[in-house]
Amino acid sequence: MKREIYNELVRYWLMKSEPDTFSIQDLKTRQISGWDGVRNYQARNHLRSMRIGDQAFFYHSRIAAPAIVGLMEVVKEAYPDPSQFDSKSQYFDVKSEISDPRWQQVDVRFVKAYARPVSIEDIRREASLKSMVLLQNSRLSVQPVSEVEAEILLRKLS
DNA sequence: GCCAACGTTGGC
DNA sequence: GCCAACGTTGGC
Repeated sequence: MKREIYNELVRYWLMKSEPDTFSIQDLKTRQISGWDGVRNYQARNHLRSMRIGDQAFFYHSRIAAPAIVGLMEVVKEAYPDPSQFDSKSQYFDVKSEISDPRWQQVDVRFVKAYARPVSIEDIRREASLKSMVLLQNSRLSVQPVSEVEAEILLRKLS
């Protein structure tokens, strides 16, 4: 797949967070936050592909009923994640050089928190969403969502 | 809290 | 460069 074309098409993403660490309510309070701590190359590459204005679903993971709970918007494109250089951070990476940072983050802005989240169980039940990366590659914390999938999700969430 | 699935590391 | 061992993620 050609990267440029792929980037043109992908306007929706899904980003996971454990609510105990960072929740949709935390984002609502802060309004704008860096999405730090991503330490997986595939996820990082997705962060690098994000463009200002892209929309991202906020997903709460590792809870009893994992679900899409909100929507956010990319307001700053990828830049080095400072936590990789912070030896006191849980995200510290001793192998990352300041001159050649390994990990990146984007800034996101709160758009909305949904009164009725769409759970992974809901998604699994929906045949038209069966090819979502969420179901195919459950460990990827930053993932693309197709336009068709996004439209279906947005309809369910409204 | 368990454990399957997956990613990374490092010895050879 | 293979692959066993290990570590992490995340649904259940």
